[in-house]
Amino acid sequence: MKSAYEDLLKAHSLSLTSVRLAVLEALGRQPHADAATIFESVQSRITTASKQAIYNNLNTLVEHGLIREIKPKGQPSLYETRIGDNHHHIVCRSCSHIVDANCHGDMPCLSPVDAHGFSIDEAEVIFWGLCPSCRKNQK
Amino acid sequence: MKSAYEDLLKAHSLSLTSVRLAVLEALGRQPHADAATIFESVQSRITTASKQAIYNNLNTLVEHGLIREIKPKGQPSLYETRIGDNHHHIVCRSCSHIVDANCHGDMPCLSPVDAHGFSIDEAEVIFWGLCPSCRKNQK
DNA sequence: TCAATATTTTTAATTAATAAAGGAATGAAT
DNA sequence: ATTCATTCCTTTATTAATTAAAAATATTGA
Repeated sequence: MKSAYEDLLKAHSLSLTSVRLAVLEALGRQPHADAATIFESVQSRITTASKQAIYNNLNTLVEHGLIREIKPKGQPSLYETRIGDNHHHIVCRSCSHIVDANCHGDMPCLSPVDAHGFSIDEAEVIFWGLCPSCRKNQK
Repeated sequence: MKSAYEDLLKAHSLSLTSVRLAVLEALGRQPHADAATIFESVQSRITTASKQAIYNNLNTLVEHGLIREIKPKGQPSLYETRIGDNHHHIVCRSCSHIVDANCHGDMPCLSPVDAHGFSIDEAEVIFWGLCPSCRKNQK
């Protein structure tokens, strides 16, 4: 049983280590996980794994474009393997639960009215609101 | 000389303290400032002011909707007095310089394709790119 | 002015993330 | 398969941003 992530790493010329693979697999199972959560997941399989290795790998994977980092206010950085499709996020103000949100087909968000001379390469959108269960609890 | 911020605070039933006023004034002069910068500004006028009071006030003002907090990846929280107009931000990947960006008139960003049952009240957009001067230096 | 409440200062603690150094694993070339 | 250079991992230490707690002070409304 050979992980598809092995090929992904090779395709990006990244060396193949057990911790790195485990990070990718953990993220695949748990989208929008933070470093601490990934650390637990990885550690349950590789008991000697260190938190520093998790941070190192997350940063490396972000730099090489294999994963994406999002950082909503009030939360540590979260990571996901789903990338390159201009999808966005909806975050619950109450419980911090996150779901993916597809943007409108023509990607209107990708251009501001005036770019002020910046060359823009990404538009990051976070929708803030209340998730279904927190809406119920509020009433 | 009576500050317009005094009326603003009263209008929100917030008590009027010298530090709180100084925080608002500092933010008015320096949009997109972080807590440390605001602390310096305030301290230059009120030498006894503490950093904790800055944090307390920033949080209070955010909670009451007098100021807005933004938190781009890799930077501490930034604050601004310009609120309620659905404006967004352009952040330079290289030097972290920030400018305001108006969204398109019809606010297309305010609704995702599928809200997943969330009640959404805000769409926060950050455009990432390179500012004019960092573009020059790169060539 | 007085009491109740909210704020400020001070000190301490927490959380997230990074840094540095030596040992270990990986990958390329023999 | 062996070696070498490089990269990675573990460990330990450190930084930065923010929050917490408690006593002292200031503000507000009566």
